[in-house]
Amino acid sequence: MIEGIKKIGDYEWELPIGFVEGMHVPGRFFLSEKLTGTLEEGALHQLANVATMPGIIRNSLAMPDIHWGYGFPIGGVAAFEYESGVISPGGVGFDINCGVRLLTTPLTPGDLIKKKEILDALYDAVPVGVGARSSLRFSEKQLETMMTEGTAFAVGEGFGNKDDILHCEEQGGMKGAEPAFVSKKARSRGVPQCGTLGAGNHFLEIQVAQEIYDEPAAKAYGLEKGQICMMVHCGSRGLGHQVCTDHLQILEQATRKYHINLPDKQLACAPLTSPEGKAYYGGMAAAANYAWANRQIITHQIRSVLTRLCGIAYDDIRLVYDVAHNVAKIEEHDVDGKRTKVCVHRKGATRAFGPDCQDVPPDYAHIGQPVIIPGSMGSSSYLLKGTDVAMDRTFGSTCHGAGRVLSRSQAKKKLQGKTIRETLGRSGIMIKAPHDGAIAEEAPDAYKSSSEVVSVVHNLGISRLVARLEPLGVIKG
DNA sequence: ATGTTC
Repeated sequence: MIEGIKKIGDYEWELPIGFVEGMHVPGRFFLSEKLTGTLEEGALHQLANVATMPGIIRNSLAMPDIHWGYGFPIGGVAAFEYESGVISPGGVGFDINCGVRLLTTPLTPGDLIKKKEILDALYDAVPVGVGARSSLRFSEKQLETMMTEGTAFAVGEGFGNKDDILHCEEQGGMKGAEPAFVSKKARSRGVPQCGTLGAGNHFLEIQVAQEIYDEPAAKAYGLEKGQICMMVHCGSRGLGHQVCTDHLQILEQATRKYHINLPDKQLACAPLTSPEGKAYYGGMAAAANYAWANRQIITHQIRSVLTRLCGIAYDDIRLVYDVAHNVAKIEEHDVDGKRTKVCVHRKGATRAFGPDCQDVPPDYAHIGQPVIIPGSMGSSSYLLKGTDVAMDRTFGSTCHGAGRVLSRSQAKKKLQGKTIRETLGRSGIMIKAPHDGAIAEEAPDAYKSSSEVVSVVHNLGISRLVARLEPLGVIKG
């Protein structure tokens, strides 16, 4: 293990103040012994660097899927006191509100005789790949409403039903979105891309609920063993990327203007109460809402395909929940026994609010918020529930997925797309992607084991297992 | 992740 780190529990490690100069609080990360081999020293330095930022509360935190990112580590969680703290695009990531949603269907694996036809139809209905454009046409005015309202906009346009809105984090629309802080360039990228999946680890999957660990929770979430489900993993496309790029430039200047000392330029930030900080928050929230609308429109396309090819009713395809993986939010948390207004940055981390917390839908309130953890291509995904332990220890947060162990270029060099397609095919998993290179980059071997990551957060109790989902068909960008 | 080194 890297020098200067203290093990403080079975799954818990500390980076003491002084690990890097200027830390206000210790860093803390969660890992099993088995995962220590995957730990990157660079990611730990990033975790420590975050602890030097003004107004950080309690700890700079990282989940077991920690890896090196832009400024902040991916898998990082950091809460800042509202009046004295900062907001940073590096703590959110380029793909603002990259997230995932889970749908249930009344189908079972036996109903999937036409699996290839279904995958082909989904592939036609949801454009994939870098720069993919939608056949849907949205006006500038519609984009404005989309950024203000998110999921509710999409439902209002006929892309869903009222229940969908209730079953999203933030009801699929963050308050405080300010499209005025989304540049013309960002908008021009966003208009043609709404309704598209994107590339990289983004996917659309046909899955089966293979195992139920928590019957009462699964029942509340409307999930049964053997049920066919659909999972969508995507984000805010070029629009969110551009919002991040634009505001990074502004915040690099603001860092100097407000005399904030940072060990890394990539941590560019501004006080939450400053004009620059507020502008980023407003633009980021607008991009987050675009991502929610995007996942909602894709949901509609999925429903259209399944109703047409499987003879099931539109409203029998239910949205279990939709979570954000990359976002900063103003929330209230108990800090030293006092209810405190904070800005929680979750970058490759999932909100995991426990029972009866604010924003947990009424029908799930007695269980806690659903937490959806997508697997890497061809591997298990998991449904968990949020807990009181998360509220106490991680500002209501848990992991987001597997986490890379091979870079994209390493994966492409080492692994063959065609071989992976054939191997997965033999285990009954059908893949559609624009080219084999896209498959190699996202190969199962390029990622940490998602089951190990999930078992750490389950054993720690910052979320608890509800169900395991296995892929049957995968569409990759 | 990303009009994949604007």
